[in-house]
Amino acid sequence: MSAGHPLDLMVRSLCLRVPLSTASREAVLALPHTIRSLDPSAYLVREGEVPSQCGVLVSGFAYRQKTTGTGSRQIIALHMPGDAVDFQHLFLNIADHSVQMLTAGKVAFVPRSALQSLARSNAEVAEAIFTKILVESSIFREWVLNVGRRKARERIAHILCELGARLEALGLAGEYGYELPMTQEQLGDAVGLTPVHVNRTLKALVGEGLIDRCNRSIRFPNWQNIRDLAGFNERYLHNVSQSPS
Amino acid sequence: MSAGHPLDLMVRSLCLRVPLSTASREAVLALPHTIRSLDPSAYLVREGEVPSQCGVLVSGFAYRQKTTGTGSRQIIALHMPGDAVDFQHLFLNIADHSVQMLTAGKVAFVPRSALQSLARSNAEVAEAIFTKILVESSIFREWVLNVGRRKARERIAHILCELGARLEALGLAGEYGYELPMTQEQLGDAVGLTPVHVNRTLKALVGEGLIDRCNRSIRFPNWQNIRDLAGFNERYLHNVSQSPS
DNA sequence: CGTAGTGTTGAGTCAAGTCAATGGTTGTGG
DNA sequence: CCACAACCATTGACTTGACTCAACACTACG
Repeated sequence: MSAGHPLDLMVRSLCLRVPLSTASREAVLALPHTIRSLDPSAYLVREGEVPSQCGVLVSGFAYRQKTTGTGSRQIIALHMPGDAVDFQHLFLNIADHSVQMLTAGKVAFVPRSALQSLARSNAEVAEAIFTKILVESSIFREWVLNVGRRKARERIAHILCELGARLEALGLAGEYGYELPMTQEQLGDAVGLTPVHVNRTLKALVGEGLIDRCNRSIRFPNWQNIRDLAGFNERYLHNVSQSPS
Repeated sequence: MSAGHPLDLMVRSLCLRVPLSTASREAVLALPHTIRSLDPSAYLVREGEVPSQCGVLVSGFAYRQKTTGTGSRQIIALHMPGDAVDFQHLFLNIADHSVQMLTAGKVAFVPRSALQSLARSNAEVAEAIFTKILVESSIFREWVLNVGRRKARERIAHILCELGARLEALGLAGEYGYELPMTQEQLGDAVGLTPVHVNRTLKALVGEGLIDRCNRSIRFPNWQNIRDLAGFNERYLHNVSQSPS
């Protein structure tokens, strides 16, 4: 968290897959924005509203969610520092889901119109943004598979692997161990299970030696084993440099 | 199906949400392409391959799918005439999932590089394409919710509503009745249920008078009722003109 | 007329949900 | 420093929705 430019992490995340020229990088950094510190569960986007601002996570985590008519919640995606949380609504005039903070953190709000005109005028930046959007879509697809076709053990193992791989790519995890930034209830909402069943399943995974857990800290004694159980193949993350084996 | 230009439907689908100038429309129609007739289950995109062509559905239906390591299949999305099936890989260099024909149909294959350069050079077309991509992402999100948090009855009701609304928007359904282009097994793979359970659930929905069914033809005696059961809110489809009530 | 792909139905099982109580931890205020 | 509240994690007993296995029926097609 060295005190660089608040949009530094976003630039780095955009450059991950599409190299940006110096001019393009500066154009991104020059985007107007206001920084705010937010508490857990603060809204970044609210379903039904006009998305006039795009929040960029400077620090902390956020999640996307939708609810059914009967009130059950599904977490659709998790976001990490550097992620622009509202690329998904860049050209949509009404928000079809909500985004909230998972942890406390800082968010840079960029006017959507500024992002739109940058995307229209700078094809390189546009491509970087759209590549990021496509990768997010790929992650959505994997979540459909996870929630639709895997059993509880594999499902939870899979999301733990995904988080590990993504945090590791950001340099926020070491040795495939990390601090899980969510409660078991939220984990359940992310994988379509009840919190009670999440608890039991986690315990089972610990019992089988597939994960080490202490409060919310997660470690994988053997990365290959948990990966195999989950059927985890990081291709869908489209990281340029795949994680070390 | 009047014998117009094969990409006509795609242009119409792009114009649905972003109005295109005559020049832009012509630029799209001028895209190089080759037409092929495909049988059911023919591959349009194969996971792991480099997506060098982007198939545009001229007629017939297609679906996206992924499979778990243990072989169960999840259908991630359904596509209809006019849909470009591979916008999702426009800037990704390796396919993370497969796309296959659901029914027989004709597909126009456009070189991905031609699409990319059109998107880079024509901001209007780019915006139309990216809007379409964002709408597809929105549908992915709704599928995560559907599969993650709804019970069998609501889940199936929801996908039937979605298909009805989308077909209706294309003019392919009348009076909220339509011909379901898939087997019960495929329906199960789309909603994360076994074919047996799909069968029973469909029967139950018929028994309660929520749907009329004859082979694969579906009708809703009362649109509001099935909608309520499913918790269907078409906002996520981002159609400019919402379906009639 | 046989075969292959669907659709339908029944019986039994099991994974996950529900309900409910108990512990643990953290933070706050008296 | 203790008491209390809020939130989260954990555990048990019981229920149920969905799956599995297996058989049979229907239809289309060569």
